[in-house]
Amino acid sequence: MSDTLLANLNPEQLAAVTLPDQPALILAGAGSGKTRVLTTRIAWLIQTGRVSPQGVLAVTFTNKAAKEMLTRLSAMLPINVRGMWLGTFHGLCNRFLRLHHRDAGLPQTFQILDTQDQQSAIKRLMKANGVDDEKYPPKQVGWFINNCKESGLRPGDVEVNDEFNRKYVQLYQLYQDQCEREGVVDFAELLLRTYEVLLKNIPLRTHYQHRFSHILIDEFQDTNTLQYAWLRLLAGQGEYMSDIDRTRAAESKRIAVANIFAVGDDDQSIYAFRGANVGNMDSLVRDFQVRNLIKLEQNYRSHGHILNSANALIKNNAKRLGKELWTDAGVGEQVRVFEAPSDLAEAQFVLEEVGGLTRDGWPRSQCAILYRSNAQSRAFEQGLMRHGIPYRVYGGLRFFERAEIKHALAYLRLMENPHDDTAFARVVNLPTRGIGARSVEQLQDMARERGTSLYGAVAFLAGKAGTSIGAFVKLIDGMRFATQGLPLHEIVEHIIDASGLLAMYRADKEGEERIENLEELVNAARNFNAEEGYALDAPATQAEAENELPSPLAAFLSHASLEAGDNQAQAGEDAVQLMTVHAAKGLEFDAVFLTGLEEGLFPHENSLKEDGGIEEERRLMYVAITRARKRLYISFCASRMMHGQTRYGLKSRFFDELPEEALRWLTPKISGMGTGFSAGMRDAWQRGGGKPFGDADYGGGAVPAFAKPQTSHGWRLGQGVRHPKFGEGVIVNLEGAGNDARAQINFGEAGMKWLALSVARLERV
DNA sequence: TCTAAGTCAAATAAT
DNA sequence: TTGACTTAGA
Repeated sequence: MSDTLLANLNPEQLAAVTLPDQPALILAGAGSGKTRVLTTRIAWLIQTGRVSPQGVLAVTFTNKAAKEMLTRLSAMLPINVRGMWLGTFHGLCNRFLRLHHRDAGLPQTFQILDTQDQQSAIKRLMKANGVDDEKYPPKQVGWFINNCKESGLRPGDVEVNDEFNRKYVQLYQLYQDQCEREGVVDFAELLLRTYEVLLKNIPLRTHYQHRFSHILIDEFQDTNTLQYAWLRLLAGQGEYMSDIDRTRAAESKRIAVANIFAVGDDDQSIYAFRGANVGNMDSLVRDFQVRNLIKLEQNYRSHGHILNSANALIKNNAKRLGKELWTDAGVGEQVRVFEAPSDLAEAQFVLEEVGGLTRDGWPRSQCAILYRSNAQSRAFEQGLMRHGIPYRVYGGLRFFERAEIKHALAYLRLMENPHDDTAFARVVNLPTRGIGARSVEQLQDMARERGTSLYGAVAFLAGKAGTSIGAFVKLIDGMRFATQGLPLHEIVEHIIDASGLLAMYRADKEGEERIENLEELVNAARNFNAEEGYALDAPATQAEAENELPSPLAAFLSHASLEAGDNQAQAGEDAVQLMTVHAAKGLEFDAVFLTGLEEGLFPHENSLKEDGGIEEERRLMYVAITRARKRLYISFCASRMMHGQTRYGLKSRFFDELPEEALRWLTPKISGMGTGFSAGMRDAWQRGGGKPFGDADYGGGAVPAFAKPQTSHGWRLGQGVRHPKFGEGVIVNLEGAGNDARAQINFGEAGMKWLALSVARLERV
């Protein structure tokens, strides 16, 4: 049995899977079989009796990854994997807090705020306390709070050095009080609260430390400070112990030191912007004295030219653990590089190539169009739509984030916990029942005065506002009474109707889709297995033994918060895949179109200001390149519609970092940082007279028309120039006339400059 | 209280 | 350009 499990692993993979019980870090390059190693490791540990399923803690970042591992595991092992502690950080913490809610000081029915909910809670709080939201933007406040929590800091722990800071900390405190009062937790709180319980509650901590003898983590490079501290604590390496204590404790077996098995790739760390700390990889090696550092460098995905491009690019990053992918698949095709005169022309090019690939028998689902920012998808979507090519866009609104779904969920949340003010405020006047901003304000004042929730404050309201809001409370209470004891999907069905949501969308001529989504919510409730994730083969703690499980409705609501669901599923059809590079991480396609490779877009201009920003952009580019199996296209545009304006860009600096022999230019290659627009093309472009999109000839002739006012000084937008000091650039803006005329020029790496045309020694190129 | 017109800003994102 | 949010007027 063990033979089949380990068959077809390469030597490094085999070494990783069968490592003895010691801390290990696996540096797994893109396409090197990372998930396979992780799941096979778990299966092998269990199969060889080194650990029981109960003793394994396996953590991932996304639900998708967790599901994938569960699926693979159940195929490898003849056991029920449901009860295993395998899941996302947040999912596992949710499970922990439900089981130990008393130790955590939470109501058993605590609700989870997603990002939207958190924002509205902050806004509500700021309004109630009369805080200027211009000076303290709610987004910034939320960002501050999450950052604090992710660094393990409570309001009292934050260092205050100025007035501004003081206000933020004060808001953090108010927000935290509000959450406590309402019995809600945000995402970061799930982790921090779990961490604190484990830190303070020694019996509980000891129990879990003994229980989890093997801890495995996927995408370790994406862990943040708190997540790492959490892992360290569970692994029995908490910072609360001195080295001596730890050794002594381990020797006396009072504290178990778990075998940590982390899999990651520093070159694919692309989430620093949301708190991920690649430095955790070094810390892990140090803190756990990792002697087993295994590199998985054989790539089973991409052909040679593609892989060489990725390797050459990432070599430009200074801080790396060092790793070079190789393949025995042969060099394959060169990377195709294409310059388009405009974003629409770029879309047209991609469309025609996809058409060609499809005719040659490539499945559409194996063609991916990748871009740096979501806004870029529009041009492609319009083109695909026009040509009737099926496509699927990832990102954007997901099922449980849709307004109508959030409304229905708010009613459901009020069933579980009427003191959830976020939910209350969301639907108190939805559908409209004559309770406007004024009345809600009054209610909020009252709630603050009496120190109760909005729901609790209703009893104190007098006058007209009192009666209409009183009716709302009666409605909520009535719905709770009516749904008592009903199966989950019937509860959902009932509240959708009784709340008036259904009637509201029926009356709306564009409400049809929303009604369908609400019906889908009923289906989701019907198919929801409430025990999932809580079913334990053998209860290991007292709480587990008491089987104190949340109600199906509470479980369903957590599920809705923790797993926002898929987005628009035009599933079933063979469709072209569109997504950002971030969203593409972990996926692979036969053909990849990597688009919008322009300075300012990729690398993104905002990244230039950030510490290590360029290196992160480069890793992002590395991730993008390594998504491709057989064919890779990289394209850029001379002009692009952005924010309603035409902008002129330069090709990305990353082109200079790719090996020439791996590239095949489909349009004439240009040297330096010029736009590469040939004179003839530029003139054609200048003449305008563009045809409507769809007839565009991307080869260089007609391109969409742009407004090109004739200027007295003879310079024009998009003109390529050379400056003695700054090198080559492109005019992106013109101002003034005569001697005062100035031009804004994008010199690429030398930056964006405003130059007086009468003074600057500019040459046309 | 509700609706329509006006203003402003704009990256990446899982849980 | 699009979307989120504000404000003026019915």
